Amino acid sequence: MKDIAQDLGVSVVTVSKVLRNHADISAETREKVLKRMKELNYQPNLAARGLVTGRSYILGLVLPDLVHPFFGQMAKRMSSVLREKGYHLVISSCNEDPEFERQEIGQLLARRVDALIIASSQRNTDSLRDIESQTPCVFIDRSFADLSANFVGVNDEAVGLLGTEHLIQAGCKLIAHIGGAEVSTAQGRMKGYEKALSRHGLKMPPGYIARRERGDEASDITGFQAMQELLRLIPRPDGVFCSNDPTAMGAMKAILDAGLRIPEDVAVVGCGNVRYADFLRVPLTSVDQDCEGMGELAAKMAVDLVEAKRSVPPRAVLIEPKLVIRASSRL
Amino acid sequence: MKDIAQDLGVSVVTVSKVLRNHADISAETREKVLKRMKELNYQPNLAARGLVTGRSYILGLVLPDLVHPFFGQMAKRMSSVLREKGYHLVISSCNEDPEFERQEIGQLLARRVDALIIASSQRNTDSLRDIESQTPCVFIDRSFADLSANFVGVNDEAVGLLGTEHLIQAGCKLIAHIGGAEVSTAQGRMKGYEKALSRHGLKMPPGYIARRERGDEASDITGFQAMQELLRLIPRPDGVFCSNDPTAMGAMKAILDAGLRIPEDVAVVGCGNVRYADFLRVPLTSVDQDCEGMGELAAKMAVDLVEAKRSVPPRAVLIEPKLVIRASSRL
DNA sequence: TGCCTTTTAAATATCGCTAAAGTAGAACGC
DNA sequence: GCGTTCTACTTTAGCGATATTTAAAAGGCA
Repeated sequence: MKDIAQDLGVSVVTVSKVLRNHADISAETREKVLKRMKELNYQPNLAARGLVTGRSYILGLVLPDLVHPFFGQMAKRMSSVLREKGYHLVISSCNEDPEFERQEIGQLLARRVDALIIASSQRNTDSLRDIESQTPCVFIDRSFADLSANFVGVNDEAVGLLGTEHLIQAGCKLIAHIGGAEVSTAQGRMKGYEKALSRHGLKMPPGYIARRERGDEASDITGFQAMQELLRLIPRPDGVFCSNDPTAMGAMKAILDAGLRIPEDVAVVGCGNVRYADFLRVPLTSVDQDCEGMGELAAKMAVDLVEAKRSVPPRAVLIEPKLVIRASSRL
Repeated sequence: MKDIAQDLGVSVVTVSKVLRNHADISAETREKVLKRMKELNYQPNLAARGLVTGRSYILGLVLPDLVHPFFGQMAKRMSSVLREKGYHLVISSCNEDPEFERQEIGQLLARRVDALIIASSQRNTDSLRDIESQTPCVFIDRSFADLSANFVGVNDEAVGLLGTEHLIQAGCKLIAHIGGAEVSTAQGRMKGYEKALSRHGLKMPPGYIARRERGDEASDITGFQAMQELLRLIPRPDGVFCSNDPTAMGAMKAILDAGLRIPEDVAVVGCGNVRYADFLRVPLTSVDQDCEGMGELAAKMAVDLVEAKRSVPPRAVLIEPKLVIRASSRL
């Protein structure tokens, strides 16, 4: 920038103003400067700009697992929404590890990201409480009852209800459930599952609910193991509602490996309606949460927070889930 | 930082030195400063530091598609390798669009990332040529013959050879090929495919090679459509080698939808050995490229470049592919 | 004691950019 | 012809850190 200014005999500020389309520059000067910029292939240093404006145009995205297609799709959509608005995304994939996540959030704050978008693996809100005082923040997917914060997610109880009622309507009598880690989504879906059962006067004997406290394995492996155990139950379940798609994928593998048929012997329903759900062993019935829509909403909300003049009261947006029926439950 | 200095009656520089474990600070002063830092929950502004040191500790990762699990897995591993070394990753998912990719690379350069890691969708190297003069750069997965640059990838011809020979050994006589976009990986794999055929004295009639110039659809959809066309050929192919796993997933769907059996009627082999390959319609035989290993290597190479004192001559690392046989080709 | 080295800390000068205030000179109003 | 308003810049003062230079105090040694 200094070079350009010197070459043209104008001040650095004039160049800076051209860069930012300030009004008080003559067309002539503007031309000259733009021309020279192009010649030198000049690109402003955004870090320096950020230092003085206090805006980095970077948002931090904190995820439990980037390889989980649900989050992958969400991240992708977010990043394209943000790009249009001049923002970039720094993504942290935290392996469902709360301690790790805390560290990563700290790092992102040190980088002075303009906002954070977090799908948190925390068990409690202790470490999340003071983020908002430092940086605008949108929570996604996983919510915390005792945290009044911006949130974009899905009505998890409705998800559980929808998936389980579908299995009931499909004629299943003994419906098992494979839940996820100890997070709001898994809890809400289990609640929905239980509600659906009791609504229809069904009561499962104990042992039909498998909940893995998160191991380090990804949820597909978890689901595989959990289903193997469920299949040993007598009487054997004839349907299983899984709190996410990778879990359901693992469960399907266990069922087929045991020589059983889907859906004739065991019907399967997942959650997330992940891309590729249609390409699985048996195309998977899944409760769709519109992960891309969620990503878009969260990204927009985050930008709004950043660009808002005054502080905005927290909003929670819940997307209504939809059932996508495929072969895994079509009896 | 200023606050801490003032509170303690020392200079800002002293505080800065404590932060960076400089030697010329007395134990006493160091203690005091550290204590106060903790009290104030102080975090250095990495952007400001970057401005003066010229290092952002951010690397840019440019991908064709983050949802493609191959790249997702790679990105995840990279980001965990980099985290250990204090770097973060800004990820751009460019939808296989060369123009888009160019813009994104420009943006990342403007952010003064310390290095770029690029799986490029460019058709030629015009726009890539001058990146290296600005910023260290590692290309991954897709290489360019006329660009002498750092590269981490796989021997694509070997990939094609391995996959196709396997189909031949499995007894397939009419082996079709579904290629990807016009990138080095697809080209190399096709070359391997052709080599394998000619080695065994096989010659396919025309029409057995389907190549989609990239549409905007993801490769699973592309693969589905391509396979539908291949199935109309007479005689019908009894094996298909796909240049990546999502394509193979789409192809399998087309085959099954047509009422045919895998592998009895048509055997399928993909490339990438993507996670979840084992959970598909028919577990997919795939040529493994160790995408996580690639990610790790590329990340380390990038850090080495950044931290190297002098300029390093470009290195190319090729990973040897391995075949993972599953049901889709087990005759 | 005096001179030199070492240790510890302070001062100064940037890094690349922008916000805010200041300043010529032209144009306008009456 | 004098104040007033505009226009098109320039000047000055940071943003929050670090690199480099300089200085004061302490210790070593003849």
